[in-house]
Amino acid sequence: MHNINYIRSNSIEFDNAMKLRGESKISSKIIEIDKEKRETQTILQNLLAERNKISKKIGEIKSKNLDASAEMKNVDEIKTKINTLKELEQIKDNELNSILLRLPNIPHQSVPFGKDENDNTLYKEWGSKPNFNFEPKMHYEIGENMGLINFDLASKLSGSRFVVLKNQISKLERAISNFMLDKHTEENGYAEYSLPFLVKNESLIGTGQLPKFGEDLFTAGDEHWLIPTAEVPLTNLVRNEILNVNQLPIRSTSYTPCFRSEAGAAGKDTRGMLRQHQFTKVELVSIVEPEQSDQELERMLTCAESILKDLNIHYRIMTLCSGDMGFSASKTYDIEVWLPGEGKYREISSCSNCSDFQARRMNTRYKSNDKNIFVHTLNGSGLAVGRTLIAILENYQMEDGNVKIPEVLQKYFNNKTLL
RNA sequence: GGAGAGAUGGGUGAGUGGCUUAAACCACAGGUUUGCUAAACCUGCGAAGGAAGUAAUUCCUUCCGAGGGUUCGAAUCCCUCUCUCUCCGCCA
Repeated sequence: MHNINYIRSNSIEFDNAMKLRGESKISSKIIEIDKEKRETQTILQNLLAERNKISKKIGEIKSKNLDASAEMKNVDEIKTKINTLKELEQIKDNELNSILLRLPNIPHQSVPFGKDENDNTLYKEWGSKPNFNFEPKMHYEIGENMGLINFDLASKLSGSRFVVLKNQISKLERAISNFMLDKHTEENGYAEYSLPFLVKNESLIGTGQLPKFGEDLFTAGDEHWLIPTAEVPLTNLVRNEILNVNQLPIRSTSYTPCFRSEAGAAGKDTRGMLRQHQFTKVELVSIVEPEQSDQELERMLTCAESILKDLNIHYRIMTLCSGDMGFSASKTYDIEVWLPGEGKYREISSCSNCSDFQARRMNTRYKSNDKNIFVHTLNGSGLAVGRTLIAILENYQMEDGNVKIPEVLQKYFNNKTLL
């Protein structure tokens, strides 16, 4: 959500920022509606003040047992006007909100301009592509050959874009999530949460999925949605709060399933478990003071990276261009992991600084020197567990079809070294 | 799922139609006093928005869980909903 005062006094900059994100010029319309709303408000408030005065007078007259019928008639006329103006104000307010709630965040000045993923720029790289003295397989070939990844069974249960994991690979998923949570809670300073996987509208409006992107989500009944990421419940923990400055920064993490209908992605990555309706993820969320959010994004990125470093898997980090960023983000880094079987880099984490965009939607502020200031929110995957599993299978595969267990995960397997 | 009781500022909590401009206490901030700490005393202290002004500031409106309604006037009365607590039932 955008600051209407900012739009009012920086309309050109605002239009330029929206243009970077593929939106059309809209500030003049916003300003016009806002002006009409405020004019309505002023008249309305004057009438309310008048009504209050007369009502008070009526009280005084009546307490003396005198006749107040003239005043009552007067107030009756004012009331009619008040009702009309109230409706008008409501209409203008709704109009304004429905526009503002659908406009994406303003890109950070360091974000490269671009249209789509081809314009993302390389930020940094770690490690190097591993060499195989055989033809490395895709993750699903490895898993299916072992009899531990099964898409047919999943489709019997639930249709396409689901997977059934078994025995050692199922256990690998569990080990990965434990490893990530242990790392983030014990070394990276995040507090662990277990959270609801069903949330209501307000939460999704808070983080920006609604009202615009409902078709990417699954619903559960009339009042709940399945979370597309733990970002939603983790960030909304502070919805409608005025925090104390000494509570900040808040760093929290949670391991949850994520549900995405991915309506727009039909036909993309249909093979394997790369793009599923349901997957698990360890999410990182930070709530910080505005001045801290730039450096907090770097910190968060480092925390996400630390997982891949410990797993010793090659990756690169891309700075997303203005046209490829998510709705709520002002700046996003994608960590892309190297998948030898596929021969491609694939997104395994996305770390975003949402500046005060979500905070305005959620109404989350902190008190500093007696002023209430909107916090900045950040979120990042730390990491997507399913895709980490894919990366391990493909990077740790052996010629005989088995897979080595990364050293840091061996303790979750009674120190075994092979799956 | 059934029956009952609740929801008031950062916290506790008073307020059952106009005397509330939401009391009081606690917490918090500033000050006074005392040799320091502590204590005592004084002062200040919710949020959102609008109007005027260069500004400090002043005036006004709204908000007592949410949304409707009654009334000249609602924290207070009525309706709907949400949540919390207690008891019962069911259940992992």
